[in-house]
Amino acid sequence: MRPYSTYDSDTCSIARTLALIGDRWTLLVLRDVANGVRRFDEIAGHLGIARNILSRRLAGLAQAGLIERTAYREPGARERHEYRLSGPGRELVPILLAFMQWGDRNLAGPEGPPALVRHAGCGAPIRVSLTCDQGHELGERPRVWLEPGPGSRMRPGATPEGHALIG
Amino acid sequence: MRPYSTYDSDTCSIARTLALIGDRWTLLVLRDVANGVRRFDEIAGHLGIARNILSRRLAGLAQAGLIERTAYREPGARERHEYRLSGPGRELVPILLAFMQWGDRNLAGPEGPPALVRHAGCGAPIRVSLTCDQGHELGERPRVWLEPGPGSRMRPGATPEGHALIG
DNA sequence: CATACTAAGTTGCATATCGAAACCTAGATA
DNA sequence: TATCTAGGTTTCGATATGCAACTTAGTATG
Repeated sequence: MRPYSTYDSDTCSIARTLALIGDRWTLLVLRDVANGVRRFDEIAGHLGIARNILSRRLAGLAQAGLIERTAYREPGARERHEYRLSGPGRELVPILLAFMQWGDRNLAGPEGPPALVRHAGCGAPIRVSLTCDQGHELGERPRVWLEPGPGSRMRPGATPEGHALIG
Repeated sequence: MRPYSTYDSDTCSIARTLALIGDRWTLLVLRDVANGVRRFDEIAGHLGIARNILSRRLAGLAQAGLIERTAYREPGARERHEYRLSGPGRELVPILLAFMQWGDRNLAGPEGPPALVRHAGCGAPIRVSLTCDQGHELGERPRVWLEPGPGSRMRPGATPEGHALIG
């Protein structure tokens, strides 16, 4: 099998997703929106993000269809806007939780993790795990095998020969 | 329960992890290293990253203990270096796969995903899933509940009162 | 009615980070 | 002695980010 480096780096789903949400703030904005911090000033105050940057990020996320900007009006107040996760946006939750789980395990102090996630249905703690279609559960340091998929593309200018690919 | 925004944003495990690997390149560097692209020039060529930035990222990742820089020498060649994931680094694989899965589902073209991941043991495709301790499997758009953990911290200057927290 | 207040941005400018390309270094080879 | 190559480092211009002031439109206040 050809080495991974012969495949185009930008075609990768990781690269594509990072192009959308892979800057210093976007994932934190999504975290806040997911946690019910929905209004502009509230997000800005909580994150400490510059307002112009937040403005750009929210616009970008809305355009990408990850959040929805909706108007609402409380009685006796003027119309305001709030941001909520869209369907595809809610599918990002596993990414957020994967980050959280790694941080809990590797960066938390002796007091323990700063937050706990529970299943909204039953209240039990949640874990991110990798499972294969045969039902095997892979541990915390999984050994996986990567192979080119139908949408793979060669890197322009890559030499066509190569040796083994790992996992 | 207090709203999420009354808790310190930087204490969060997501924020802490992002501070380590949350820039435009680091996750791609880790992806390449995980996939056997181990040498400086090879990574630089594959990613199209500026060499000075790659140099900084590799140094940072090594200092953080996520990758290991080891010298090796092929017979009749001079000593060289290569980078490999460390133990904690391998624990980042679920993050990479969560990104990949989201991109496969939301950004792939009609041809299909650019790559497939398989269990190194049995060869079956792998999925990232959320499961709770009672054995429930949460779907693609999970509903979860967040609550403060033992390591939580109030945001300096946050008002002590607040209403409901979502999930 | 005039004034002030607030949420939700926008604008202008200073600073920090990034990228491209040239340069550097040390060991192997000719 | 000169050359090649992997693995960087330096320099400098281009981008991105942060900060603070300004804008806008409804709402409340005197």
